[in-house]
Amino acid sequence: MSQTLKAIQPLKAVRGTRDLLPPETELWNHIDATARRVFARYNFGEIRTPIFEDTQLFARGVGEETDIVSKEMYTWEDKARAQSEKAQSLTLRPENTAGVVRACIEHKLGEQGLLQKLYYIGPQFRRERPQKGRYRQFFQIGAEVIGPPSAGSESPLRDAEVLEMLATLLDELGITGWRLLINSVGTPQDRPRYIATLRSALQPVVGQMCADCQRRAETNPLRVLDCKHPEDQPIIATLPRIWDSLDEESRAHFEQVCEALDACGVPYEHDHRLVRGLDYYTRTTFEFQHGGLGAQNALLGGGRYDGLSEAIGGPRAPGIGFAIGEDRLVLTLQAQAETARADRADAYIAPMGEARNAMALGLARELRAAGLRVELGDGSFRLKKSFEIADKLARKIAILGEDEAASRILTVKDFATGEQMKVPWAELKAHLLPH
RNA sequence: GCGGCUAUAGUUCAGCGGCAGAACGCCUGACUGUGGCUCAGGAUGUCGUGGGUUCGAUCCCCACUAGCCGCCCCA
Repeated sequence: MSQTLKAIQPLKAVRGTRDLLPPETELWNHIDATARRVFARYNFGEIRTPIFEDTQLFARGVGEETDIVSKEMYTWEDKARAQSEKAQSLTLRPENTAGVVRACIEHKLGEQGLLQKLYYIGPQFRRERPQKGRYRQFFQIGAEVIGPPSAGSESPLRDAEVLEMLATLLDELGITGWRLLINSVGTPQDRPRYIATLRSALQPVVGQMCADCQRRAETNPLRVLDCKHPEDQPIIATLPRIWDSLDEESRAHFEQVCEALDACGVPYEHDHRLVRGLDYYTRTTFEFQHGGLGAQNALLGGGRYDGLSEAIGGPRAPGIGFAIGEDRLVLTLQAQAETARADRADAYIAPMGEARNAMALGLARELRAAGLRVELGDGSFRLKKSFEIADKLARKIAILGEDEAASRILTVKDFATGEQMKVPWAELKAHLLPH
């Protein structure tokens, strides 16, 4: 038998997915915990919806024509297992709002007449070209406020409260330099009217614009507003604004959102160009931006979706929500943290000689039971090696050699001060506590 | 999905059609139970994968894969 010379090709995480490893996972947990804490103060409860749903939910909810639905979904035909069962088209959720609204309808959550305030944390899936801050499996932290109009779900106060909560969350996470952009896209009737107005306004001037804009003017005129070419800016400034296509009610609604934000001191900018969004957005749309994320400068986005519930077969249940790109939050925080100083264990126990191993485990068990974070070495290590490892992992080293085992008085050295002392076994717990 | 750039040691990156390199990290010793600083020594590796050109390819060419940047779109 001849050996196969070619090594087996190791499998890798699939494109656009990745492993999150320590110590980065600690940051993720910190973000999750902070979000949960803040949401709890605003009386939100957690919802966990399935990671895959009937494809129809997204087709009807998010919109058949959106890029997400038309080309970015992971969809498959679930096999029928029995004669009576028919194959069903399923899709990994590309976003979570539709799932939450579906759950609200399914469990008749709105029918107690109360506002539903729900948050979620979890993976979403879109088959896009991966980039920094853009992955095929990515994580969103989101929340929705939804309910019957009688519960006040349409009130601009809800919009403002959600935005104020987000400002609080970003501040508590220590994100500095964020910008809040808000706008109103009006009712489902306003937007097509505006697009028509925009098209005719572009007609005479589009010839002087960049090649991208000439293409956009045909395919998606709203995108012209986002053009970054400096030469195009004077022209863009002259284009009609969606504000002028809004009805009186939508304008009043928006003005009340701004008023409430002013009252609580949340800074924002009314960005007339923020007209993007999924099909279900109505009235308020918003985005928190942060530099340093390249083309993916949106840290989170959201808006009002007054017609979504009805679009997927539910009762009238206006709502507002947002989704935070957790991957982007992590990138931002990592860029901000100059020295992400890995925190150390409280103690490293260095048994001297394998005969001391058993006793060392007993000591570690005792200290860990007291809540201390303990790294346990090995008796086969030379003391020098123990020191080298301990200096990387722990604040202090506790040496358990023959003398120490006999006298039950350990040698403890503090790496920060270089101070070394003898500490009786019984006093170790107190001695090793971080101060 | 389209366009561009990139892929070499654990990491960050040099390099050249003919022996595979640096820094940091790692290992050993100076120092029998004392880390950090210093000094001496040592090991790094299918040069992303597959094919082609060539006497010879890590280098040139093609394809694929992955990452990054931009487009599209979005968190």
